[in-house]
Parts: sequence; structure tokens; C-alpha cells
Amino acid sequence: MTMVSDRHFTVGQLAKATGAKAVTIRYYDRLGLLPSAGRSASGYRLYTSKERDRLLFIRRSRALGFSLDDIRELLDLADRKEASCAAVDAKVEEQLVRVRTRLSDLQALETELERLSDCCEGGVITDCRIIESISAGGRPDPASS
Amino acid sequence: MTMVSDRHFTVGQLAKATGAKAVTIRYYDRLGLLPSAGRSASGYRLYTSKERDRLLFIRRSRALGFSLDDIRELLDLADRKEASCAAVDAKVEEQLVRVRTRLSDLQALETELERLSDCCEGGVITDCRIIESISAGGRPDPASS
DNA sequence: AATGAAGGTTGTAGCGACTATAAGGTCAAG
DNA sequence: CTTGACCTTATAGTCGCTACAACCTTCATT
Repeated sequence: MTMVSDRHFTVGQLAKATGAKAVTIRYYDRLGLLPSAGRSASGYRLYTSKERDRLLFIRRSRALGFSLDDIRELLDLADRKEASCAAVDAKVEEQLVRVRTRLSDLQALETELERLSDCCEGGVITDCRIIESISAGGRPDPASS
Repeated sequence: MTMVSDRHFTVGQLAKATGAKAVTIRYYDRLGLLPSAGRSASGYRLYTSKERDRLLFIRRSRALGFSLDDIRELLDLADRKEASCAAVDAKVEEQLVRVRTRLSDLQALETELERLSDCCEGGVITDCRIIESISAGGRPDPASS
């Protein structure tokens, strides 16, 4: 079972330990996000708990919506132990702004889709208020020609 | 000024009339979403108000978050005049579900980012609760080792 | 008539964050 | 010694555009 020392993981083992897929791990490797993996004699990647933690950090940051570029910066910051954490806070704030913008966009979308859904009266396409409404752009105006 | 009849648009004119970019229009053409554009003697695309309306429908559907594949189906439905509009309503409902799912995902993200932002106390990275929190995965537990 | 700007045409490649496929090498177990 | 699960690399596909290159056409001005 343990093809390597109990202090090392292959990609697949790291995948199981983190929830990331093996292909994704190799992808991060290629991008230099998960660097300096050792190799076994036959060329297998060998990871330690250090890389596992780094990968977990990456996955959790992704789950927070950060881009891989953002995450690269966050990782750099996390490594500069004596720097101010204001830069980290700034990145979180930025992300919060992006999320809130996206939220209000989606809320507008939800409202509009609800309106469309409500105006369906179950007839045939010719009389479909939804199609009509999308075609016309705005709220359908019952009084207009 | 009028290189073509006043009943026809070139891509650029159609772009101005609809807000879509000319490249996007050609892209839709290539995908077959905006088919059967006539051509001038020199090969310029010539559109009529029929295609303009179709393009507006596409753009408005995109603004509602529908994928181009969804839109292809919606356009097919819109053309089948005597079909039931239940299928249209179903697609709107589906989209509403997708939007609501995305909304609640984003709301969870917002909450999590707010929590992270709040726990920054302005020290150095070594003591950064944000980095710590992302590294550890969940809420940081002040009582744990 | 010539020229230059502003349009149009095609094809190709890039974005982000994966995902899929192919063609092969390695390893542990039966 | 074979099977099957794992690993390796390289390449192409996803979505909805966007950017670029290289060329052709139209229009207005000189």
C-alpha cells in the first residue's frame, strides 16, 4: 500500500487528502503554484505535508472565489512572515467588493426571471408573454400598440 | 453614407443598432445563431430588421444569464408559433434555479469574506488571522492548540 | 485619380480554470 | 506474468467572447 514513505504522497494520495483532483494538482504544478515537488526514481511526484498545506490553502482560497493570480499573491504574502497583513486584508476587501457586485447583478437577474416566470399564462408560443417580453426588452406594456 | 438600402444593415450598423460588437455578431453568425445573412456583391454581410430582432433577443437572453445553447433552444421555441409555451416557462424556471443556487453560494462567500475581513487586527503576517483562517479551513478556534 | 481613414472579410490564437483524451511507463498483488 | 490501478507527458476541448494579422471595399477629401 505505502509505495513511498509515510511522509510522502503521490498525486493521487495528495488528491484524496485535499479533495483536489490529481489533474488539477498537476495543473497547479505546471503553473508553478505548487512548486518543487520531489520526484521518485521513476519520476512520480512526491509531496510532503508542506505541499499538502499549500494545496489546501489554494483550494480554500479558490472556494472563496479568488483567482489563481490572486492566490499566487496571497501565497507570497503568507510567506513574508514579517510583512504587514494590511495587504492581505486589502485583497479580502477587494474580493468582497467583487462578490457583492456579482450578488447585486444576480439579484437583479432573479427579479427579472421571476417577473418573466409570473407572466406565463400557459397558452401557445404565439401568445407567450415571456417570448414577447424578451423580444421587447423591458416589462411588456399592456397598453402599448 | 448609405452603402446599402435603408432596409439593410452591415455588421457595424447592426452592432450600433443592438449594442452587440461586430466581432460578436460574426461569432454568432459562425455558430449559426444568426443565420442566413445575405451578402452584398463584395461579400459584406447584409442584415434586415428580422435579424436585428433576433440579435436583440439573443442579447437580452444573454443578459438574463442563458447560455448560447439555451438561447438556441429558446429561438427554436419562439419560432414554433403553435407549440405550448410550457417549454419556455420551464427554461425560465431552470435558469431561475441556477441563479438562485449561485446567489446562495455567493451569499455564503460574502459571509465568509466578511468574517475574514473582521478578524484582521492589523499586525504582521505571522499573526495574521486571515491567513491562519484560510490555512486552517474553518472558523479559527481560539481555544484549540 | 489618388490617397487615407474607416469600414468590411477571413483565419487563428488567447483568456481562466480546468477537463478530457491518448499513448505510454510503473507498481503491487494474484 | 498478467492484470489493473496508478503514474507520466503532451495535446486539445470547454464557454463566450476578444485580439490580432493580413487583406479587401467603400467613402470623403485632395
